[in-house]
Amino acid sequence: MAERLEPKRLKKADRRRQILLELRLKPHVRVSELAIQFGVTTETVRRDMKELNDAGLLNRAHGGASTAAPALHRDMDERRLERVAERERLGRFAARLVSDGDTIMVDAGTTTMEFARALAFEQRRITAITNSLPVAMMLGQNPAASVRLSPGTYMREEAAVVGPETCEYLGRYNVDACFLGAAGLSEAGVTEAVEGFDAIKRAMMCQSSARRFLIDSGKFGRSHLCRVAQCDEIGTLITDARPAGPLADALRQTGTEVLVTPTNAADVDVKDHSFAGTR
Amino acid sequence: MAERLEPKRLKKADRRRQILLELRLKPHVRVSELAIQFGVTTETVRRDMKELNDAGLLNRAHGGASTAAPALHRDMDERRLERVAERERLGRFAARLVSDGDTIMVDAGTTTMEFARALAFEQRRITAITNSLPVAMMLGQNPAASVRLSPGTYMREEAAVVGPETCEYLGRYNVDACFLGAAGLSEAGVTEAVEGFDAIKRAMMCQSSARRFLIDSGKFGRSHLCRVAQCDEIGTLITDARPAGPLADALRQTGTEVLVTPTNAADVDVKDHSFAGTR
DNA sequence: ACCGAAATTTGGGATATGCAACATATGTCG
DNA sequence: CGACATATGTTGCATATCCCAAATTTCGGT
Repeated sequence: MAERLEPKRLKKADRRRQILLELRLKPHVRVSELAIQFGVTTETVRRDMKELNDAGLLNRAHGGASTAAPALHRDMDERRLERVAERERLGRFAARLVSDGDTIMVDAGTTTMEFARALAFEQRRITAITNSLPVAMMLGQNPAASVRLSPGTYMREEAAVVGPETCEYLGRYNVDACFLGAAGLSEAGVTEAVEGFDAIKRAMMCQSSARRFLIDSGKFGRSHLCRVAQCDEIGTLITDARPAGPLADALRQTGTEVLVTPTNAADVDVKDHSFAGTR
Repeated sequence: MAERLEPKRLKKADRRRQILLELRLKPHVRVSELAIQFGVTTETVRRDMKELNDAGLLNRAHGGASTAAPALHRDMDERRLERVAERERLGRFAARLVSDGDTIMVDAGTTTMEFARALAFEQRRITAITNSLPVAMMLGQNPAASVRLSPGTYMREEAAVVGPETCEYLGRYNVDACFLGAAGLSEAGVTEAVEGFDAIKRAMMCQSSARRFLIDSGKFGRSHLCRVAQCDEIGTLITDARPAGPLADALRQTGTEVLVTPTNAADVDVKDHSFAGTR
């Protein structure tokens, strides 16, 4: 039982420092190049990168690494790769609901992120208020858009701000519509898993003439800790598949407007054949 | 000659725009991820990337691509690439001035970004308030740090928020120190070029017990439109070279504390192209 | 000098990526 | 309509990279 608390080895630390230094100059370094430069094996560089990656000091990539600077958290990146097609259609479809001159609120999440992307694409003159940093940056790509960010404590996993300050700030604005995501939708209503997000969603709902919930069908029937809204409080549900069962009943009873993204039969998956190709 | 002025195809142009948009949010994208996201083959993404790479709009990497001009500040000072080493030392040096439990304010800019990077590296338990999205994300990588973001209108070029809301918000907090960048420093004082940033810097100064200005020597003698502070209002100047001439006189007269980063010859990298053998 | 832990190298099989040639749409223009 | 150009998908194969585990070296401490 040797208690090695302070490994005084310098070589490893030197390499790591050099890697980070290199990343300041160029946004991307290759494992192979660094291996040659340091005179070590690629395995060693790989191990260094793994440590640096785990420490959050850089972003690992296939064959190399890139700067950790303005990156999203890993969870978010992974989540973005699930149900991409659905969310993309969903976002694009929802973006069509926004007209020139509209004022909107957008909350944080992977789905609303897709919405923001689609919205930034159509260069509309809008005013948007959000608590999500990626959404703000995305919408800010459109020079015609005016984007406001709410204050609050930064939450790494979602790259958004939360807290009472956020809600209080949102309460000072009135907008035409809010576009909200959610973690679950069942006959009991809309629910959210992330602590603190429920309050923000409710705050945004209060200040909006129209309420738009962007929820893909994978969330149907699921419910989480915090309830955001009962079914009769949902204004418009934008989703990718028509609800069924008790959820459909509840929505119909409350007169909730349900918009389903058009499913082009041609667009539906053809991925049944073989996985021989890279896809 | 084919008259290919405007290929009407939207799909390809769409993808390329999306790729570039994506690269503004994160420094690196993967071929495989984009293929999934777009619903196309990796080959297609590869072809897109090749074009964009040939056009100089991104840097191709094995398995993906990275930003051509690193970070989101393409519009900012072009010489930032040359002064990277200085700013890196500057940021690291300034980060040592922060102790566990401190509360600080950090404003937007490339220099303060370096500071944030260095500060995130040392995992101190601090509370930070900033108006810069990249700084917030950077500091947020440290789980022990509590980060607050100020509200305001989003400014794309700086990836920060500005405006009266921002200043009003900052006025509600009192912190131990503020760490500010600047565009110019002369005997007339600290000046800033970006409209609206001067007010934020002043607001941060008002709420801080200690004022730390991070200004590299390249800014000496330069002055811009907005004056942020007179020389007697600068608490501590952190820079990479000892000022001279009238600026030095002014600083001495006002009793400004000047900290110069130690220029350790040992600290300078060994990045010579001195490697001979393979491996 | 010896021992032991950490660091590194080595080797090999599994994947991922790149590339080029060809096949299949899809739209354009005469 | 049909030839043609462009865009994208598919396939096969060469490389590059990854990951794992064992062998080897390095280095600090006694």
